[in-house]
Amino acid sequence: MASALPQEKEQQQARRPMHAGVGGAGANGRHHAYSRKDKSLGLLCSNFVVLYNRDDVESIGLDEAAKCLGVERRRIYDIVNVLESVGILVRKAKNRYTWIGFGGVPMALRELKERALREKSGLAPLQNEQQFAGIISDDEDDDTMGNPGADNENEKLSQTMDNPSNKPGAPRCRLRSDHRKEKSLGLLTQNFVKLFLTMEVDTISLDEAAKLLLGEGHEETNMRTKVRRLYDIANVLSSLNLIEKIHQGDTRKPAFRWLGRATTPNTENGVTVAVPPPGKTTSNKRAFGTELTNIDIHRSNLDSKVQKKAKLAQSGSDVLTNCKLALRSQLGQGKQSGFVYGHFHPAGARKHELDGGNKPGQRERAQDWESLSASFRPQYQNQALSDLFAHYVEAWKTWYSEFAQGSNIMQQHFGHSVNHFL
DNA sequence: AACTCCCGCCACGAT
DNA sequence: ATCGTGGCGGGAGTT
Repeated sequence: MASALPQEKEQQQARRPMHAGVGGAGANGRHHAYSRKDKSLGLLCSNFVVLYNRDDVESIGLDEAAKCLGVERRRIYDIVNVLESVGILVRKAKNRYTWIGFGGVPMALRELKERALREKSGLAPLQNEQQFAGIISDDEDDDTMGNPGADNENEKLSQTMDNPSNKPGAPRCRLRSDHRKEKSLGLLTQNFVKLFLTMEVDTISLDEAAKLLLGEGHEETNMRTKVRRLYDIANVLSSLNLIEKIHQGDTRKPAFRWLGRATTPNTENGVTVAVPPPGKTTSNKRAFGTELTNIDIHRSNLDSKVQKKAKLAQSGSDVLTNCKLALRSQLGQGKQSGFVYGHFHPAGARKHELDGGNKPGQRERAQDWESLSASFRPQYQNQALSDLFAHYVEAWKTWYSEFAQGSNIMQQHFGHSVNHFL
């Protein structure tokens, strides 16, 4: 009975009037066939982005957002939590968030990845890591299997490598608040993303993810709840184009694939780079033919070194891709053509619109770098942008130096361009 | 039937 | 006491 106190649940059961959802349950004859899709978190997220992804936005009030988007505040929390996890927003104060934009994604991902690797290798987390760190296996409590009395304080001090409350030296006394935090959508999002960033797999089903995140041997209910949350997360991440839902031939369960590129939803046409292969029930092999990384990594599967390198390369290129995109939009140089401002569109279409579009383009890649480096000039005097740029440079430097060791191929290919930057 | 995931109750922590 | 957050899981909608 993991978290919820027993009595609490009964209460929940009791109320619930049964969804008035359908057709407004009569409320007024407005009969526009109700479809949950109109209410999906993904769509909401798209709209949220459309609404706020502009230069003149920096502060967002939750109430205002809820009103504008016509949803209840609760849903805004959902969105905002995952957006924050990937660096698009930052909480500024109660009820208030600062819009960072997609430019914040690369950094966030980089940090996530670093952290994940650190965790993997068993190193202690950096103390200065601002956000509560994640846990790869947030296994906890549970398994009170028919021991309903054991609610609250039964948190075992889980041996997670991360300490959510990083008081240096302080023994962690994680109690309810920490416990709660561990289960937050935000953290779950981060851990979910970490899966993609550090694992070899390029697709993962939510069940698998849930298992990985929970650890084995969990009650069904636990799993189900986790999976529910993962659905929520996956939907918004998809709408951000960070992941993509794919269907694997054999099972009917879909899986998700990391795209690692953040673009404004529904903006596919052309602007973006690296469009993943036309998908079709893709094989599980990395098919990112368009990614920098595929240049020449012969991954003879079981060679862990190669794998590791590939992983590194993969995330590295993702970071680069993101930086590139971010810079572009920051510079305003890019035809943000794709950006659909103005009205909320049926973003449900996010995916389908895409295909007809560009063919998996390698072509763009090289020239991207050229033009990017050529056109780039930190000419803007806006402090925020400067900071942002500094961030990117930082990220680049680190990534590049670390990656350079691992791949001279990359170096050969891109060193030139990169050096332009640094 | 299985999969998705919206909805909103209510616990909790902050004010 | 009130308010802001957000975990949670029932059960409706979809496939």
